[in-house]
Amino acid sequence: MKQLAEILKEKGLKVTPQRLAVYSALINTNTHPSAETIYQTLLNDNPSISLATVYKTLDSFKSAKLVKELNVCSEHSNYDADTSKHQHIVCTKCQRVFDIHCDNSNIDYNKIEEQSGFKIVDETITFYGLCSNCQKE
Amino acid sequence: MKQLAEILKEKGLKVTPQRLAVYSALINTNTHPSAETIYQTLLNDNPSISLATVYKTLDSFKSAKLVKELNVCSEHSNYDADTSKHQHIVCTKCQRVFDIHCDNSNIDYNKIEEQSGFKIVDETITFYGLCSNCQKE
DNA sequence: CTCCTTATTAATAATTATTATTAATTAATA
DNA sequence: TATTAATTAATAATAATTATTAATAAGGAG
Repeated sequence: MKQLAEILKEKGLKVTPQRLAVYSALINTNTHPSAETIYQTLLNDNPSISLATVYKTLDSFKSAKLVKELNVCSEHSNYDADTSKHQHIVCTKCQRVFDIHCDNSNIDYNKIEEQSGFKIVDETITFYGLCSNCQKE
Repeated sequence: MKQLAEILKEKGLKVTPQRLAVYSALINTNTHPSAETIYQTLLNDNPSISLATVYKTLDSFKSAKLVKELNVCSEHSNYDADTSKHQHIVCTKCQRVFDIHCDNSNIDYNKIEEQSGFKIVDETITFYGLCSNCQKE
């Protein structure tokens, strides 16, 4: 748990029990939960935490580039504590979001920038389908 | 306008002025508007249309595979009347969404399915950046 | 072409996700 | 340890979307 506090400090964030709880909840799952899901998870050990605090904390983390907000479904945002470049796969039934790594080395950013006139700063690749659990039904 | 009615019929949708209006609004723009934006656009010619009707109509179109719902930002959904395979680029400032075509032929779906256990049914690739207009500021 | 059945619409209320407000509390530094 | 400023919990407020319902209109049967 010591390391987490260090990471927050390095990013200039004040260390609080709530922030440590949110960050460790994000780190200890591979399904990139929503704010509500994080909140429900934390309620066990931290019954006085507020949902608004979870949102505010996630927003702080986002500003500090400590987490990324994922727009993989229309109902809510999901959050990912792994900010390195990777992709996601989403189950259209249970809504869970998993990491994958796929080769996208042939994307020609210069060409896209030329054609669109944009200056590209980010990219997401997301696959949708049925997870192995949900296929069994 | 004749063709639009035909398209709706083919998809088993009852043809109404509201549906024709929503569909043609979607076809006559390349920025993949939100429900609210479509609603505002339609208000000119169709001052009695309801926002809830726009949502319901978009949902019918989605079920009929006539439009795709895009999850490119957390604030709202965007809608695309082009259901063929292509990609999008989103301006992080003005929030507009444009089409692009990028080569993603080296994505190995079988490999991703093997590694994840998923059965893939869809895929989105989205780039984020500043559009040429918004760069001038 | 008109009637009938049923789906669609407009108006509105309700819901869900998220953000703002504020007073009380807590973390970091002196 | 006291001070100060940021954070928190509680709650209200907002924005996007969905549900409800009574009125209306589309499309087929006669």
